Amino acid sequence: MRLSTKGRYAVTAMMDIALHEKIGPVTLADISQCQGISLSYLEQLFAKLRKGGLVKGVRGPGGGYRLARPADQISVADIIQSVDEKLDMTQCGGRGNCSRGEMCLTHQLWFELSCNLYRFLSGIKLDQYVNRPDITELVKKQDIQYGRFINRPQAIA
Amino acid sequence: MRLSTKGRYAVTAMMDIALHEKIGPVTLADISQCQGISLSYLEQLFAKLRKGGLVKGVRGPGGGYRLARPADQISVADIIQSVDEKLDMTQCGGRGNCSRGEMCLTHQLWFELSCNLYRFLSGIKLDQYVNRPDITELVKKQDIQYGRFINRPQAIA
DNA sequence: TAATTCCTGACTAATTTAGTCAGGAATTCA
DNA sequence: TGAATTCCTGACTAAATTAGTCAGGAATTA
Repeated sequence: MRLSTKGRYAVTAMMDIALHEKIGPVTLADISQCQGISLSYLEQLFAKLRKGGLVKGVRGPGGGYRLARPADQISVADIIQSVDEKLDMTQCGGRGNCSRGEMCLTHQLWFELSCNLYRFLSGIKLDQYVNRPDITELVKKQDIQYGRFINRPQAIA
Repeated sequence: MRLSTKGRYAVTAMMDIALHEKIGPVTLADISQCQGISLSYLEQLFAKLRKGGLVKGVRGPGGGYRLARPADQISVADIIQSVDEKLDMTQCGGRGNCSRGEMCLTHQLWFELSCNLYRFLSGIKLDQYVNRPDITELVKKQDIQYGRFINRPQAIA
């Protein structure tokens, strides 16, 4: 398993979209600017998130990305697996042939760790963080700072 | 955080030493052969494990490596941190300045994940696995297969 | 039709992982 | 003593991954 900025970027971007779900689609350009992630890199990540069925793109002016399903049905594990491939900690992919066909000395250990990690991350859905006051406060501050959604009718309503 | 084969190799090697503690020091050459890890790479890892105070080297014929303290006082977290540097999942090292000095949208999430992971891994001491019948069985099979310790007096006793 | 935004693919730079190689230092044992 | 053994060090290399650039096309809206 690896948790690099790649997975973190993806989760941050998804969180940004989830937090603005009511306003409408969120552009990658906005995410890029507010969260400090390279636009082209975001496009790579979103290609995977789209293939993973987590987001839907809306083209044209006023377009952007939306969640493909409700925020309470998207877990952090879903997101990381979409871009990072796997949360598995064993080197054999759980097959148990890590040491010349046999199980290696630490197979059980990594297997148990993987289960623990997966349980934790798949238990966290986007909506949990979306509903936290500390997070919504943070995003509100960001939106003002970067003048986001000032020309969107939904943002006023 | 990253858990690559680097960390896995280190834990596997430490486990190997712990499992043979009663016989005596274990050479890197033996670990290399039995666990299928490059000798020179092991030497790099053990330089870190030594600096981390987890093992002690014994030079000369009959030498090798021993645990620097009892197996029930060495956790998997200790080992990974020695070679892999950190179990922290935040990109800011817990400082909370991940997004231009401010906390990023997902800071809390990674922070909580780090705590969870650390709690899990520091709870697992080497002796837990050393005392498991499935592991001792595995290592006994390995020892026979590779003809280990056949010329060591302690191995007979 | 022009602007906006997604979307694709090929390319590049930096970092990390995994490993090689050469040689020296301490220790044991014959 | 001296040869074998093993740790120990540092410099170097190859492959993979991450993070990012660039150029351009496709769909949609106004």
